[in-house]
Amino acid sequence: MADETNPFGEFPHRVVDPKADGVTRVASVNVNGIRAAHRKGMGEWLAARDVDVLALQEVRADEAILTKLITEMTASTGVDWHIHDEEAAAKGRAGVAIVSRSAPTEVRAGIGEAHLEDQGRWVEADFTLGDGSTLTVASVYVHSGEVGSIKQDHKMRFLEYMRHHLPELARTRDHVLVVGDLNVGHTELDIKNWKGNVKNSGFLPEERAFFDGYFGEEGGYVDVARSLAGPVEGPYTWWSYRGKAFDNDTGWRIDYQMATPALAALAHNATVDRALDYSLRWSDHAPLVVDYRLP
DNA sequence: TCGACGGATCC
DNA sequence: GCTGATGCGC
DNA sequence: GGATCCGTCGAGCGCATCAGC
Repeated sequence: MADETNPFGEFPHRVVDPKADGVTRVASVNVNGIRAAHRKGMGEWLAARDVDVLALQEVRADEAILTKLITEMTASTGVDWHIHDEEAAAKGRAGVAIVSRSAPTEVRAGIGEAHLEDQGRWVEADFTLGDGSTLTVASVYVHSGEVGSIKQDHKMRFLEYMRHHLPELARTRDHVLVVGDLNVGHTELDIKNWKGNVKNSGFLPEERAFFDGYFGEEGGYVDVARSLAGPVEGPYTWWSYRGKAFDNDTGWRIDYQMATPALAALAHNATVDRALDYSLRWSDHAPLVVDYRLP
């Protein structure tokens, strides 16, 4: 039944293929406050999903709280997970993290640019793969933005930063995976109600143009979920809490996994873990989960 | 931000 | 401590 | 006069802070 509206199926409604041997599973999710997400059932999802790398956005809690909740939610794995976050200067706002089974060799939090510091919007971690090559994973939370507000300027500056930082990353390591809530729908396939949002932040022509660049010749990245899903509507990853957006699947595909081409070629099984119904949601975003056959 | 609502427009 | 009101940002 | 488009007004959550008790 889910297949008409969501080619990736639904969680936990859909029977999910067990993870194959030698596969690395990467999940990106905006939790909209990890305390609330934990309270509403995130732990059950995490325990069932068998992820290897978990990229979080909108943690909205300090490192002590994050560590405590992640430790609790992963207790059944019997593994000491590695947790690295960037908190926002403003308490209870934004915040990104990378949670991984294996230890990163290096972690960089934040971005070294004026006006973009201490916002809890960027953390990246390097991993060494089995063949000795390096993989950098970034968990990113782009501003929501608001037309006519200073927040839109900050968003555009952040997108501009990505425009040159993404190619820089790709140039300096073997594989790069940038995931997160990018708060922009790239094409008309990515927003159910795109016509009503062409003048709103999230689907502005100037925002979408940046994504043309990220996924075009200059950027060189692959939109992994779009690549695997093909040219279909959605699959959406965010639905407004207001109205009947979730029930009607009036959503936006604003959460991405962007991979360098060689890495994207190893991706399969992209899934949006859309909750079965409104009451089972533990965030206004759904996790975007992709399996990679890493070397 | 969605969805309901008016009012304008264009075949 | 706890509750509810208010403000802010999605 | 049905379909479409364009303004308007109603709509939910999470967390911080503070007031009151």
